[in-house]
Amino acid sequence: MKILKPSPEIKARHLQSLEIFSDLDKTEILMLSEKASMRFWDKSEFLFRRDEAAEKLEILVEGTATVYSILNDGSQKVIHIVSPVTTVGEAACFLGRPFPANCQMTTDGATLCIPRNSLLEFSQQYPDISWKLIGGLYSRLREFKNTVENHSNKSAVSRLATYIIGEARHGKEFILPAKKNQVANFLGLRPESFSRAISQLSSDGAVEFDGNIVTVIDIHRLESFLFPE
Amino acid sequence: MKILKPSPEIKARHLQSLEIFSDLDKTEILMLSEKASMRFWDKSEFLFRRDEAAEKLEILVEGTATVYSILNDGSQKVIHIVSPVTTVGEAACFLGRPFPANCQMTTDGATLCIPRNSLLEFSQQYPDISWKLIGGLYSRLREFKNTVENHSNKSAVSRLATYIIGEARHGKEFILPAKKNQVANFLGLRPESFSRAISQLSSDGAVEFDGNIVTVIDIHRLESFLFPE
DNA sequence: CGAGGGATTGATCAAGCTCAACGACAGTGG
DNA sequence: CCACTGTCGTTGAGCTTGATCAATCCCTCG
Repeated sequence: MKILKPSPEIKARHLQSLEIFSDLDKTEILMLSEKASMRFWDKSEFLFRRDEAAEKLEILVEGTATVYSILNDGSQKVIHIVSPVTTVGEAACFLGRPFPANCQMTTDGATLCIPRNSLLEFSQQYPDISWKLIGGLYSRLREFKNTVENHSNKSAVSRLATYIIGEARHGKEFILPAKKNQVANFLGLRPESFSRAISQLSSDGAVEFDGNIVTVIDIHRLESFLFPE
Repeated sequence: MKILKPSPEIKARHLQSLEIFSDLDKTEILMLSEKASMRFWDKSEFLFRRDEAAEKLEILVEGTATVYSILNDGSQKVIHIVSPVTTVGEAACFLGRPFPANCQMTTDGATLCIPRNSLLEFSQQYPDISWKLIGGLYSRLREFKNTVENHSNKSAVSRLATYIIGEARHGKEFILPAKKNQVANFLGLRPESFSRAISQLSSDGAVEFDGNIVTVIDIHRLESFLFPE
């Protein structure tokens, strides 16, 4: 991991695209970005580990990362697949709690890093930041709710279908945000089952898989898989 | 559902026990409780329904309720089993979003009800309330994380074991917060499988089930079920 | 007493897991 | 340039687990 200090403008552009800072105007964003350093990560480095103190806020701006826990049988469970531009572990950072899970890069990438102190200063000056934080937490909560619901959708195919529909919301095509391996884990499936679910969906003409590129061919057919039986 | 206005003192006692209002002193709590009405519910009444506007904050003070979603196949998934004294749907209420799920009483019970306006007024006067809210959301998020992890613990017995260990944290004994039916659903199990898991754990001498009363007999034996195999 | 809901038990079935083998591909080093 | 290696994805075969279906039991309550 290397730390660099590129121009504030570059950093500001990333910060601007974050919902949580959307109430700050340009000069304020620039002030904040003064405090931010940019970090470049190699694949499989840890952004943070479980139980570490959350002394800074990392904002993923390039590459992908996964957030995962280690279960009691030693296996790992992918909780979240992170794509840019997103804050990671922001709640723990604001609250000063230790991180509840691990976060590891799955590709090379880069983050913006803001020290917790600067963050708290800013949120005191701009109380709306904490409302944005609440909003963000709330969406994350709803995501988790969806995950739980999806996991209790027993059929592997329907789990995959709901996932695809969710990801493809903005367009007919998207790129799997991680190795199929990881996506399978995120969906609570073994790689083999995931693979079979894929071939079922694509042999049915609902979607097309080309490597990590997923194309929705027939949305109605895809939706029909949501109803088991 | 009946609305009553008991003495502010009675209401205040309930409000006091909520983490979210723990920064308010007695006179402030009393002011808040002036705004609160007390509602008495019959079994299976709805505290709120999915997509309803969250115009008030309900605080369960007696009885139990479940929060659940309706899945696309028509079945229901229990997201949360609520016991007193707890706020329900507080995030939606603060943010003014519609409720993301249904909440229904599973017994007769009572709630304190605070209009959204009064709540927002108070949180403006006492900004720490929003930090408490964030803290509460954060714990809920961690709960969900645990649920997701638990659901990917494939074995029914280990799922039940982790649940029991979690519930019995404060003492060797606890009461199932709902019908076994509902608890099974919450754990992502069919009632039959749940029942079999129970008999496996109790025939192994790890726990004892007497109706809805669960007693942990041998914590180590119980923990040994966490490791599949 | 009978009715109805919940819980349990038994028998069968199917979906996904496991294990194993194989193919595709990238990176490495001779 | 070509073996060698390791990772990832796919495919096949058999097995295990929980779901399903059905019957029974046990309460509570009218």
